[in-house]
Amino acid sequence: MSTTDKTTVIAKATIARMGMYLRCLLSLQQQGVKTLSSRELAEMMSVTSEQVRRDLASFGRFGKRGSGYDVDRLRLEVEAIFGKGSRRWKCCIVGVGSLGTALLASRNIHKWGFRYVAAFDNDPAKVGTRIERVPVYAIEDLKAVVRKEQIAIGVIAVPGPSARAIARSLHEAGIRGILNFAPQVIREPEKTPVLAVDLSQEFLKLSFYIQRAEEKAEREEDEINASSHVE
Amino acid sequence: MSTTDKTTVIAKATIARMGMYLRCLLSLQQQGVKTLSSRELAEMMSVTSEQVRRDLASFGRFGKRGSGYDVDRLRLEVEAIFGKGSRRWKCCIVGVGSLGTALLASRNIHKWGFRYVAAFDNDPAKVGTRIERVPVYAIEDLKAVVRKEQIAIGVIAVPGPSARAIARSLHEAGIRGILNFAPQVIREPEKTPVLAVDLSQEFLKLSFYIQRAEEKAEREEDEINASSHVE
DNA sequence: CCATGTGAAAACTTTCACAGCG
DNA sequence: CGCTGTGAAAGTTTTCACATGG
Repeated sequence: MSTTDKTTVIAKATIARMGMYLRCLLSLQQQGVKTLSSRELAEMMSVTSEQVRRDLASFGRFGKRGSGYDVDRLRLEVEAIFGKGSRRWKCCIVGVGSLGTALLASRNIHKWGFRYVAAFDNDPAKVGTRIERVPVYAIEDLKAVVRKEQIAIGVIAVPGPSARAIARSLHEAGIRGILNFAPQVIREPEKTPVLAVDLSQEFLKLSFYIQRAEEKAEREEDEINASSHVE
Repeated sequence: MSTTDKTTVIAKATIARMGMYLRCLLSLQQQGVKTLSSRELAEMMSVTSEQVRRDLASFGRFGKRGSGYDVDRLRLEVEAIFGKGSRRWKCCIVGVGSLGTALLASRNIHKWGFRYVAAFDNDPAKVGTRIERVPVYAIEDLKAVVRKEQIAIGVIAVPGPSARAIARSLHEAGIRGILNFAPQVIREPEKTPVLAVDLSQEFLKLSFYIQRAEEKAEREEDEINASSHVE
């Protein structure tokens, strides 16, 4: 039987929004906001209030009819969805070029319990030093360190084609999930999640949307010019 | 009436994949591959061949029945979808912290015609210098420079709450699209596309998928243990 | 014969609309 | 009375299955 709810079918897009709700909730909490409605949260994020309610309802009933959601409680609930209580996530970064260093320097993920405990690089000048207080090891030591430190998340920030070999090493060392910044598709062999973030792809997408928006604007202008009388 | 094709309804997910097809095609071209089938391309990207065919077919008929797609031609066709011929995209970056610098240093977007022509920062020590050959201006000069240089794309890489003011300035200066790396929702006022890339959100998402994958694995193990005979 | 391109079905996601509770 | 939570409808994306053409 097990605890499998049939209702628990969580959309991919829902997960992405849940993270954003969490970000908003933190900011609201800091502003001292105590309670909020789905409509208010929706407005902050430019989505619809139904969407907010559905997203939240897919994890439980966190709201009160008539008054909305309690900010403090909702924050805890949403945090639990991502962090299962107050679990900490040990991370390592592979490739300490400019992107890798920027990721190490970013303090944004600290508050969700993510923590870098190791970095890896091929450059002998970097190995043995610390970057942002995180020790840099040689790539050869990757498997040993990941296993010994029980690292959960591997962040791949190497330039390109070496990404797959790195991913394989991480898998062999028992990594639980991978964040891949290399422009390379990585197939997940077992059931270990791999999330790809390709910055250059975002530029491509944007250029497409710019063109489409401008074409649309042009078309609309043409239509106004063509028919000077409204239907 | 106008030239609006009813068939031209391009899915958001299709755009994301088109960029990845382009990346694959470039790599195949460099390897000297001359022709490929939808199945081969699909395998490279871990998607289905139907999906590849639908995606490509939504922009035109690029394939030959029986033999597949010509790599050289397909690359040009897909490039045209993103770049409309050989158009160049002038970009600027706002915020030259570690992430901003990493973005300036990345050579990955060069081949698609994106080029940084200006950077902006508040730090007086940086203003007037060049980072990766790109001149750094004061934020006060943002509007003037964007307008004068006719910059198309603004990349926001400032820490947090200042992102909205930057976005407004970029809009006022006539920017055509924005890539937002700040953890802040930016509402697009007119029809100017804004794409958000929040690195810390990716960590959150990954932690959710890790938990779900591990719960699922556990459940499956339990089921095997519980019923030693298959149904 | 092989692989594309595409109707039609299935699966998934969002929006509508409202019952029901505080 | 206001706002949540949720069936049902509408809309979107993926998959199936196959006619069609090189």
